[in-house]
Amino acid sequence: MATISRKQREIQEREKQILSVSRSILLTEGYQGLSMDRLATEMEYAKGTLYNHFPNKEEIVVAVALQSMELRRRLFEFASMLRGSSRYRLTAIGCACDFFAAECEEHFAMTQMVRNGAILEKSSELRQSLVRQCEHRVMAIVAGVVRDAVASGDLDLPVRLSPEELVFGFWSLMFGSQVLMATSPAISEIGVASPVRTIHFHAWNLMNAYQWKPFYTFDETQLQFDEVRQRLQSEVEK
Amino acid sequence: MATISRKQREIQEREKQILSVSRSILLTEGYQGLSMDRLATEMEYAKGTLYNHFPNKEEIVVAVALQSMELRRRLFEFASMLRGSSRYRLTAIGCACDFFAAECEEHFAMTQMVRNGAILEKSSELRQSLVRQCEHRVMAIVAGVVRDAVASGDLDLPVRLSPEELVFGFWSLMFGSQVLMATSPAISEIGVASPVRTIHFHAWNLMNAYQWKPFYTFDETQLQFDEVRQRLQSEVEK
Amino acid sequence: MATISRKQREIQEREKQILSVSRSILLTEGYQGLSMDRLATEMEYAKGTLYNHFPNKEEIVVAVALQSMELRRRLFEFASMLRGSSRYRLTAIGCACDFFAAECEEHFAMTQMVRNGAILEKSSELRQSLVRQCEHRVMAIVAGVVRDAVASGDLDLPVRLSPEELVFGFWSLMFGSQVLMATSPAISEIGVASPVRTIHFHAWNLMNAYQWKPFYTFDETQLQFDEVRQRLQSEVEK
Amino acid sequence: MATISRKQREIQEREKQILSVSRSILLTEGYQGLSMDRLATEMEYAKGTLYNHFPNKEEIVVAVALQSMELRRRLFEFASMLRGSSRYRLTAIGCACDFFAAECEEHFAMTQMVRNGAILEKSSELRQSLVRQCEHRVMAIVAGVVRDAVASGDLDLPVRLSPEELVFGFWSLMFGSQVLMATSPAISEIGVASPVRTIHFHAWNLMNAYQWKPFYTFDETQLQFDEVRQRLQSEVEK
DNA sequence: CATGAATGAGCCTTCATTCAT
DNA sequence: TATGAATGAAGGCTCATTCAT
Repeated sequence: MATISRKQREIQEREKQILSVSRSILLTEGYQGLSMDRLATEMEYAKGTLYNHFPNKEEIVVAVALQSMELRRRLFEFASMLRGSSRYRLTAIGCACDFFAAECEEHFAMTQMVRNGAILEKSSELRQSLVRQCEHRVMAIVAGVVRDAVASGDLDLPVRLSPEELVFGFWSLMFGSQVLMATSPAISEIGVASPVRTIHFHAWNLMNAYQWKPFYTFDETQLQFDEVRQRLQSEVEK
Repeated sequence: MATISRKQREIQEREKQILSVSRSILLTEGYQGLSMDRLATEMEYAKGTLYNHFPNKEEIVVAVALQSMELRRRLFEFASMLRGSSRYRLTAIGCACDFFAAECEEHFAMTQMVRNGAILEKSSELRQSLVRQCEHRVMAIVAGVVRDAVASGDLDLPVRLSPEELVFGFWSLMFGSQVLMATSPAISEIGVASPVRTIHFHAWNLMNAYQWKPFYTFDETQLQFDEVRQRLQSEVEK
Repeated sequence: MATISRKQREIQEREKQILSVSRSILLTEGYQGLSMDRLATEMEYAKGTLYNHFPNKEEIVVAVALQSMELRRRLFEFASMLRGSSRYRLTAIGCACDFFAAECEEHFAMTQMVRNGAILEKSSELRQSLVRQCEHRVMAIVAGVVRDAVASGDLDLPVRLSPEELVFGFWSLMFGSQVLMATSPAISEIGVASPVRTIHFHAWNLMNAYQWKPFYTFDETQLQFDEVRQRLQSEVEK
Repeated sequence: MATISRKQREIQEREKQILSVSRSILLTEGYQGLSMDRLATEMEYAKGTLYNHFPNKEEIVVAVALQSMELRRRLFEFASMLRGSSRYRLTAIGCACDFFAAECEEHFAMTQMVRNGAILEKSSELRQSLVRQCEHRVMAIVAGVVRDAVASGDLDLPVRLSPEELVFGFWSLMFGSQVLMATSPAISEIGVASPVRTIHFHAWNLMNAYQWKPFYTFDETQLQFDEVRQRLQSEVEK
């Protein structure tokens, strides 16, 4: 029994190793930069060994991305469960969203990789459904906070705007800014000095537009961000 | 001299041809689908000839993308110069933004291609700076509308929010939603029935949050969208 | 002792199993389709276990082929022992030959596999000699009928034509036609409507050429074929 | 013009080279023994160069086989056009058939390779149809001789036996014996001292069975063989 | 004796780029 | 200047066999 579990542990260990080396290659060189040859060389394992663990390259890439998506989900979950008003909690999630893109840059880059359909489709059905599930859960977490806000009377949703549709707005705003920051190095040249703060400000205004209660000044919100950021840091280090 | 200019015209003609054939391949088969071999075959020119025009594959790709970026700039410029209030004109630009992503899908896909650093970096400095310039100009167009709004008293910008930073918010919102729509097929499953309309609604609310005058109801704004869309259609067909 | 023999029985049982699974793979997917990996998976045994039974892949293939060769030998033996004139018995063997190629198609395909020197040579000396032995026995069976014919005065062998050499002719005729039918789909296009019947007719003429007695008309011979075929069917189902 | 044709000649030269090296590998190591890697190494050309000439490995194999099939067709044609009676000419073709298998052993082995459907199917449609055409023409050549025999009154075909069906018999006999000789090294052990002569004898008897005129003794036929063989030798050396 | 992870040579194929003509 | 054959590194993947447990 002990023997079996040791072996299994070794295997898991090796898979983690594969994913970890793959991640570092993917980050520095992108999808095209990862080749099974190189991975094998860098790991000092035979190519065939890799294929004993993963049926093809895409499976590895998606597995790496899934780890990152899971981290994001954990951060969102953590933020959504902090004590405080619903608005505070959504702000916290926004903070988690930014934290993930800024402090876990590599992880953010990985989650972007599975947005490439060509890659995702070549991975196993199982892995694909895990990706979908993870997205759904994240959406559920955020929509849950909105539902709480409505239930507690903090928020009056406009007619015909579902919680998910509200979330979609904030999601687009945050996500859009993050992609732009990652891919348009011209942004600061263009006159946007502090893009992250700017987006926070827009998000705060959007919450105001929906009259989400309780009202906090933007300065208060900034302090909330600072506080949450620290908590996320320790959560991520767990 | 006449001979030279004829030759030059021929060369330009051929470059256009190369870009046009490249575009159609890139659209149907993506970046990986474009090979110099295939391009040469489809053009009925020799591969070496292509290299007389473009130093490498990426240069071609970026050149194609630039055409698409130029189209977007033209649409934005057109929208920004329509007659109407500053709010109307920003709304029109939002419409152009959506129009470009939805009706000029292929062009939108091309602009996304240069967001891949690996591709952009392999192209010439010249082409890279053209990409940056084009982004700058687009930003300048939109920021110009904001400046008009401020100048005319339609808009009171919050302290420390530059016109460009305001634009960055709307840009993120629109762009984020477009990327999500293109890469997260889960969005409709997740409960967002009409993502485009939803984002318009959020943008409208954001304008309200900044008390951008004159105030229009959302229904009025929708009508404005319909009208602008038709004009864009004819502009694009020019 | 009892323990040992039980073990031995188990081992034999497993070998049969290996051969049976291998055969079904070989038949549907050919030699290239059989991989030790797949075999192990389909058998739910470890690859290493297979190697405890057979030293390499080719050994398995040849072992499977040997089973098929044994079946052919059984059919030939059966046909050679039917009651009737020597000519009737040779005709019966011809029928068995066809029956094997047509009704035991898969087995015929297997016997063809060991005609590939590259495969046979990689198998053990033992197995190779078994293959040769089996061929010898088949030849002996047929030559025996010829010897009977000579002994009984049904046949006057031409000078310098040994019984084996006579057999070689009929063997070539039958075998050649079977290979052609299996590999030259052009045969029917080419104007040979019923190749099997045609070859029977040639074989019948060849017997006539040697004045093998008693003389039967071709129609009689055809009836003999029909009769023998049925007996073979029941023999094979044993 | 001269330049173009020189280049084209060089290309043709190289293709011939590829085929020639491929042939020698195929002969010694079989289909599996030919790898593009090895071919490239042995030719001292880059692998990519091979693919500029042939789209895949199978195309090369089939091209090599086609050369051999063409040679056979030439030999058959030559034999069929010799001066003499129809029976003499069929005998000559039989001689060509044997000559091809015995003296052009390598070519015979190559023609066997395209009997493997798996290989043929992967080659281009063009090449496949060339293979079929070549088979048809060979059949037409032989059937032509039979038709001549019938027309000239040398041969009375049995009812319902078409010229092609007659040919099919001789073809099976010759082909079967050749395959057996090539793949059953046991044949001499089995008691067939001179298989080629034996098959000639059977073929001669089969002609007698059909009362193909003029009648020659087997000794006369043997002399005919000797004579034709020499002519073929010089034909092949052309 | 059974296991199955590791091996690693080998396979066929692609393609951006070069350069002699 | 146009050509296109040659290049050769790289790519993803397979699979018979071994051997430590």
